[in-house]
Amino acid sequence: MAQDFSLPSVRVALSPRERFEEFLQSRGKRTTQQRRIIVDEVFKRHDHFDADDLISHLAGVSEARRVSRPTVYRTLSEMVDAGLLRSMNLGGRTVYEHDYGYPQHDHMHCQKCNKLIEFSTDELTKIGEELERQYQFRVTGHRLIFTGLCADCRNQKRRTRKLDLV
Amino acid sequence: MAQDFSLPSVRVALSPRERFEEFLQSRGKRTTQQRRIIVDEVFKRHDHFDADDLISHLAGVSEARRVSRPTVYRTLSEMVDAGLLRSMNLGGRTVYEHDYGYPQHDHMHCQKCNKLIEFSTDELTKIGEELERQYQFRVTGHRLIFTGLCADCRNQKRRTRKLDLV
DNA sequence: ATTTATGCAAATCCTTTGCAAATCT
DNA sequence: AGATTTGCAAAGGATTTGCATAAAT
Repeated sequence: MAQDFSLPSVRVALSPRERFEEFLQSRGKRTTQQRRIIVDEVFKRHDHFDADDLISHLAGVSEARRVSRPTVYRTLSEMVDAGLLRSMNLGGRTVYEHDYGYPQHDHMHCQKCNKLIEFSTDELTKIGEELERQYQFRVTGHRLIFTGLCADCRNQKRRTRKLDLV
Repeated sequence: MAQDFSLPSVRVALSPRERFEEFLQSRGKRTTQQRRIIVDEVFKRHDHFDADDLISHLAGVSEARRVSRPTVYRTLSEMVDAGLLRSMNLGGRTVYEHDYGYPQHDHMHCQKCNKLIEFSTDELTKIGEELERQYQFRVTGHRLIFTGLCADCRNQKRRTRKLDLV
């Protein structure tokens, strides 16, 4: 086979859990049962979730000792600080998604079914650079969400009487 | 003079207050003292504000009869429905800005001083169209915020010891 | 042995609601 | 008059905090 063109290996060298433990150490924080459980569970699937989703999920994880609500909140923040998660605010609640080892992307948010769909574009980088030039604004990140109706919901709508638009 | 090439006159024909009253009527709602006061005060200056900002501002407006907190919240929602205001969520609180008669734009948010700076680009429209094509996602709007440091804060930072970065 | 984390309960923050009294049309 | 609004107080929902106890280094 061809040469190893793997991506910069730093990026995925450590598992999320290892990366988190490294972060914790660097801050003099401790590696606890519950922090371990949370990182592991969060990185088992690539979903968008909020604190409550995670809490009810953990309730179903038998080998997991009871993890309290405050601890979930506290750990989620730490994971954001650690660069493992990104958070965004959707209608009052904070929604999280993987950041570590996951490519930069933006979202479409379906207002009907509440689904979040990811997409990518490099336009945003260009716009950001332009802003740095024009406004001397140091861009550290961005959040872009298109709102509207996803393909599924558009179809459902079409099948429905027009009356409920009001 | 040349022919009347004015923009669609609907757009700025009515003052915010008139536009709001029109909206209220169309919904069988009433034009009350407090709704009048709120529209007027909100459209006196072009600022970004949240419910609390407005409430404390109103407290200083003598000719304004006392307007209660719930009424402010209720009216702000109505103004969003009426297309007079846009709302966005910034760190847990809802921030409002003029929408009616105001050009489409996006924001930079300084994480240090919390300032919101507006900018415009037509790239977003293009991206939106591309999404409709590729994902059959019906775009009804978007929210784009670049986060980072504004020019002012970058300067301050430079003048400060590095220690407070922690 | 120390120090940091956890869980509990209670507190906070922002926003919304129920309802009787006040205000519009 | 008759309906919608208001203000008040209280409720709500998400997230955070104080503190004694449990767990990590």
